[in-house]
Amino acid sequence: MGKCEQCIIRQFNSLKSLTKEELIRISGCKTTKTIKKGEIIFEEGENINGIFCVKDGICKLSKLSANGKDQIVKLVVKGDLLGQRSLVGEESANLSAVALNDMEVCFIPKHEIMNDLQQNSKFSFDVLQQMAKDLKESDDIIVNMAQKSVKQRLAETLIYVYNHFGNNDEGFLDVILSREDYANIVGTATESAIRILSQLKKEGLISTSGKQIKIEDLKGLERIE
Amino acid sequence: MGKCEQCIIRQFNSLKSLTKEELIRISGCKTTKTIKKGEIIFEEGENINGIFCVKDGICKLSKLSANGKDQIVKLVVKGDLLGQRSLVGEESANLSAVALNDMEVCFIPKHEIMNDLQQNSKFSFDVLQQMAKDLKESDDIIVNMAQKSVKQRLAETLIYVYNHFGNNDEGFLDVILSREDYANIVGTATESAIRILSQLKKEGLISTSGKQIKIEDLKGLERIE
DNA sequence: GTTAAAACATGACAAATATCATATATTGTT
DNA sequence: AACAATATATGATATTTGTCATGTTTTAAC
Repeated sequence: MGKCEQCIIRQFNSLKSLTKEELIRISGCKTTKTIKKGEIIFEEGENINGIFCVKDGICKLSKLSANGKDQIVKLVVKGDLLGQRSLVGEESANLSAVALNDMEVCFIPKHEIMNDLQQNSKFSFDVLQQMAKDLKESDDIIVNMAQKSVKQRLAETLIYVYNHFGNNDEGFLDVILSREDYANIVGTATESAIRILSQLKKEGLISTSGKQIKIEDLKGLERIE
Repeated sequence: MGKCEQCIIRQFNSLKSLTKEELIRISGCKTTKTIKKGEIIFEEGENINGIFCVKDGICKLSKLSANGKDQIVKLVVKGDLLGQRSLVGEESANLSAVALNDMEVCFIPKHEIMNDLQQNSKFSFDVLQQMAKDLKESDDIIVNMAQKSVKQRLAETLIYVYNHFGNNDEGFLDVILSREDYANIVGTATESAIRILSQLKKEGLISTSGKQIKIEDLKGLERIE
């Protein structure tokens, strides 16, 4: 099993602020898991009792609403931590995490990391900065949800996916989300998301092949009002 | 001018985790401001260079969207801190803060509090916990925005105001928001907010007198679907 | 390769919400 | 008290989005 102090992933998240001794201790107690596409990492309400460090793959953080629809709040990628909020708030998960493709994650139990969080102020401040960033993003999403049309939000989601995950060899977005996932990010009905994607196709802004989507005119997508 | 180490307000926020020495130092450099209803405390994009401790009054945190509408993201009340996120993220304000009634706030300059944040891990962890709470609330708002009707959201906002600020002598909500403010919290057109309030009145769930609103049937409001 | 299940697509219609117009009420100012 | 400015109220209508029905394509399992 890999060692945290040699793991390159930690450079991308707050774990980089841990001391070598802390990393070695954590390395000794972490467990590495392989998670298949579609599998649940944790569900809302669950006590996760630790944090996950995403070594590879992507997952969605979502919450089930009263009407039975899932709302995706955030996409978590390689290098991100998962579960910090619940850890800090000392409460059960507010969101569910489901793998969007095959993943590899390391799980660090709460009792091993909690002390570091309370005593290593560099680490704690780093987690704080990440959380501040997440909070800003969430606040911005609130504004978008409230003030932009479904079409605008969907276009922005495509741009977001393009900017964060890029293209594969054939020019298609490298992360494959179902139409339902897009609908659940944007906060609309699946049929509406499909309809708008068809519309964007007709307008020549994107093209598709099965579930795959290719951005044909980024500027055009950005211009949608 | 009051002294932080004797100020009762700090018991309600993260400042309670500062040491006596830190408090005395901060007390010496803070400035106390009186802000009238409707006045701007800071605007999005502004460098606030410190945090505000709200001693009295209430303000709204909002963001202007492209279509010219303000979206209210959070109400900040007596005892809360203001500006932590920008401080931690070391960036300009993402939201504007406008007083909803007369306020009294203390301003603590960045350079005086930043060291404490980076070195006093108890304080830093306390701020982290507050930010985790804010993040959870923002995520929950995203889900509500995406999945609930305007009527539900408005009803929930009324319940929120009732639970957090209570009633005055005559049984009206103690915080007076304009119909436009309600619309900007819920993320709808002002006319729609007004229309729904009228509807709630007809249904006997609330009553009004000018801008004042009285909750007549809390259970009924909670039951709206 | 066949086949069943799941996902995608689209039309028709219904419901929710926004916009525009206009009237009334409230509030603050002189 | 009179006035202007602002906020509230409501009707008529347009637009957006959701829902239901149904057909097609894609995917995954055998």
